[in-house]
Amino acid sequence: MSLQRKNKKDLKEACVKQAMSIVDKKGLEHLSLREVARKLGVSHQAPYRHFPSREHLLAEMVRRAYEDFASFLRNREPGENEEDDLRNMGIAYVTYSMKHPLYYRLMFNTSLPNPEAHPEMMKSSQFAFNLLVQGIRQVHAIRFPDQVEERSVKDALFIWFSLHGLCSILESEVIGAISLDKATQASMVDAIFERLSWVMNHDANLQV
Amino acid sequence: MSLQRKNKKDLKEACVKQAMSIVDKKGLEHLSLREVARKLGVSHQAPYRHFPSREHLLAEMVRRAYEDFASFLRNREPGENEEDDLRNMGIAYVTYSMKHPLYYRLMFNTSLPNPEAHPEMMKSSQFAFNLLVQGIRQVHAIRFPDQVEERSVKDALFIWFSLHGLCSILESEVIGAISLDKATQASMVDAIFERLSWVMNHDANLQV
DNA sequence: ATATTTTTGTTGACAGTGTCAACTAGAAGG
DNA sequence: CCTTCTAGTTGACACTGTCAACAAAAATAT
Repeated sequence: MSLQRKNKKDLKEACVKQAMSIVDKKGLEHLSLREVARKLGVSHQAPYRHFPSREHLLAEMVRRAYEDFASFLRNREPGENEEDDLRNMGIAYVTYSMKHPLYYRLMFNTSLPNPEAHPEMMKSSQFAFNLLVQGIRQVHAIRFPDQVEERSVKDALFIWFSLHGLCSILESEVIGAISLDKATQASMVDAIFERLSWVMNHDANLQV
Repeated sequence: MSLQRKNKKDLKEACVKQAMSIVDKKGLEHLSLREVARKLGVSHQAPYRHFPSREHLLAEMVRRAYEDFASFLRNREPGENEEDDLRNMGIAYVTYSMKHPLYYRLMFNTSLPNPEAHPEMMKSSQFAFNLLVQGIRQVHAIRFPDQVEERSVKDALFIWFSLHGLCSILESEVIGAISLDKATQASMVDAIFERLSWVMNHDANLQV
């Protein structure tokens, strides 16, 4: 009780922040509620008034990550035209994963809290995906108006998978294990975007 | 000592197998050396004779996963031509991730043992990547012989990222959160491969 | 064959963890 | 003022990884 919080929500908020900082420094699996409590100068059971379990704290962190990510995508720099705008969204995606690797891992790492047990957790994920679909629809509406319905969601999934694969592997240790020369390493991201534009500009009605 | 192992390597082998089974049932983060020992009917310190720490057991599991994965790719069904063969490798990639999600997670999940501390761990990863580059080189050699050098590694990275993104997200909980209709869900993998073939058949010398 | 060393496993301890239960100080509301 | 509720406390339990000291058995040397 020594450090009485200003209001009811303060400890909860402080827990999340402290947990973020710990995960950032020592990794997800080394997050412990007791350390959070210790660092905040409260007893080891205090956080349990605000989070029924460690999983619930995790779920709250994931929820915030999705919210933050979706809002980052939405507030991207707008492009001069539809195609440019879509590219900016892609760049925003990769930028986010590099600027906030912790949040990115929180969203897409497996072995996180079960979404069914934490329904709020994934709230913003669908919103973010719809942003992408919408951007793609607007691009196709110009050049391939007859293919918009058929392609947009599929292209969205493809672009999402490619960008996620890029971000996921860039952050993992695997990329260091396959020895790439510096030039390839430097031009890697550009090469991905170039190929994504090939796909976007491909006429699905043509034989390949 | 009650259950004396047949030879020196038996306990080590049994540990790895038991650990695999536990991770399979309860997830990576719930793997404990003590449970492995308990299930094998030995004392809680017995595994420490074969693995200096929990991380070392993990690293050994990862090592085997890479080995198994690389050998699965190498032993894929050969295709009738180069392009077909490359596609088969892609299918083998996705097939593996769905048939052995545990191994796949072991390879590509972040927050695994540090490769620098476990040099043997990633031994087979480069081999697997080279298989992909090689397959791509042979396809390009036919249709775009002048672009082989420029493109093959970049295309390999692109295809790898796309397939990894696909597998990674299919196994995660995220795909359930964005509500896709059944038709899209069913044709998703085909759509990815279709787009990858667009990229492979794209003439990089053309303006887009 | 006997003695010595090395390998392999055991027991016990320590600090750390999540979480249950019982308790208490303070605030809120009647 | 008395009750009730809330937020935080202390204490316990069963886990965990890992260190240290020990014992048995196997391999090796004499």
